[in-house]
Amino acid sequence: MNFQERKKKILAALDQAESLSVFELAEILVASPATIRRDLGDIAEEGLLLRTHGGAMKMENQVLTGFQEKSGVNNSTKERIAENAASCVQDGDIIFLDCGSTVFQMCRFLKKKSIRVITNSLPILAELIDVPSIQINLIGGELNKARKAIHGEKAVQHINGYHAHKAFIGVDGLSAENGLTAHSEHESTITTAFIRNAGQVMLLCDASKIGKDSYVKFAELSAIHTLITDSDSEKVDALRQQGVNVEVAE
Amino acid sequence: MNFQERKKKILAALDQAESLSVFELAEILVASPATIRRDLGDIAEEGLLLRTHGGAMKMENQVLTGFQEKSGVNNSTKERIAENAASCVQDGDIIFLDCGSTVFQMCRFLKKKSIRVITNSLPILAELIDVPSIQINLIGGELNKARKAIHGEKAVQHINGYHAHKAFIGVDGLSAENGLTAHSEHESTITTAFIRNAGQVMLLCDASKIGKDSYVKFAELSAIHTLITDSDSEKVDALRQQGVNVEVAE
DNA sequence: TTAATTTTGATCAAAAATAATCAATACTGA
DNA sequence: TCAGTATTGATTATTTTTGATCAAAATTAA
Repeated sequence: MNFQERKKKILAALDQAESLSVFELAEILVASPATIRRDLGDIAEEGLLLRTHGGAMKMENQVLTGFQEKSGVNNSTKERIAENAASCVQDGDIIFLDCGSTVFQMCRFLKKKSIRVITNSLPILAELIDVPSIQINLIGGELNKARKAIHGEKAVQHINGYHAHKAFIGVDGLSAENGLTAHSEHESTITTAFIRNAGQVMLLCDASKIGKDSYVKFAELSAIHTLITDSDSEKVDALRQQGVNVEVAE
Repeated sequence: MNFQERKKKILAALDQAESLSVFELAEILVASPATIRRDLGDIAEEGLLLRTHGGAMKMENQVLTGFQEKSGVNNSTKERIAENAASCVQDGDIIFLDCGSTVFQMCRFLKKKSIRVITNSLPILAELIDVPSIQINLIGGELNKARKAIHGEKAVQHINGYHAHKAFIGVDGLSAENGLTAHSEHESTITTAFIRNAGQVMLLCDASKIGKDSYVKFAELSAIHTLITDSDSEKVDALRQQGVNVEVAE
């Protein structure tokens, strides 16, 4: 087996295993540790993996992602919500994925599905680009570097050109009184466009945002088909009484 | 059997087998290893397969390599062309950047400029995302994972919504007889859209592609305002006589 | 901290693959 | 037809790759 073939296999193995030792790789590739070390050195130099003492780690596509770990607050909560949301997705679905850390977490659980994803989020793009069963449609428009997402009028037009079975969105605030609210105008216009063009709208929202309101009020509660959240409370109940279908993860 | 026939069979075999050794190919094509090596060398130079020690691999593994270092052909040549091209860009310009390795090299030389970039190339996006003085407009549409670029009808529509001062494009072939040619239909429609919507069209093209023709003929020589290349030759002269403004880098 | 263990990088020889050279053959165009 | 060119396969010298060995460096345990 030659270097290119090994390189391909090493990267594929790392993509699954997150991190592997030199010896594990040597066994997988049927090559000597010396060869694996040379390979890892070369591949690391290209910046495609992270060399560690004794092995290698998967290199997150740092340029485009960069945001997923910083949101590490209550990550396991977000993960549970995301997993629950992903379970609503079936093979053949066309889905909108909003930018936002909770929606991003869905990627992990979507990788085995055969779907089409329409998104304005670069981290989602980076995460799903190597999944053969997922076709990606990237929303075009102005790049918001801070949020690593596409925004603007052109992006809204782009979304209006499509209809998806389901939209998975996030918000900054959600309450029975004010419906869905966001920090920024830009993001809210995108989310509004998703809502308008999707058959079902799933709102991913951890408990900390429920009952709170943010700056821009952009959609009524009735726009949501299902709220996916992590814990029940009287605030959640207030939403239920307004006719929101609530799914509590775990 | 002649070279063209073998080339076709080699690519077909590789498409199925992912990777093959020189000896396997020699057996399939009933030719000597020496001939196969010569063939593989030529085909690899065209960028249609990846030469490995002992054989060749299907090109798609570029997906993993990130494409910019490619088969490292004449990288310094590309750099010189790119630097020359970048020197045509002024602060305040709005420019289209095509996907393709030579155009990609321009990024290095653009980082100090205050410009707006409209592109369908993800490597360019990744390279420029952290440059504060550059605003990026990403073209939306279907993601071509292999080329790490956006293609399709939606992308063309997106481009049609803008006008840029300059477009920097690449081709797979360029000749006085057949004008601009490309390997794939998808890419050529995007490039055509860039040409249509730009004030000036700069074609970045190293000498190896001049005088050669590829599969899809998509634009006349007259579409180009300036050809930026690395060395002069009688083939370049033939283009000059057709009225192409030629800039030779270095 | 020091001692024990692991990992690494360098070096080297064997094996494999390649590029270069050359003669034989096939093709080309006058 | 025939000279000139291009292509092919064989041979050989060179280069690349590989696995093994071992001292140095890094990590872990005490």
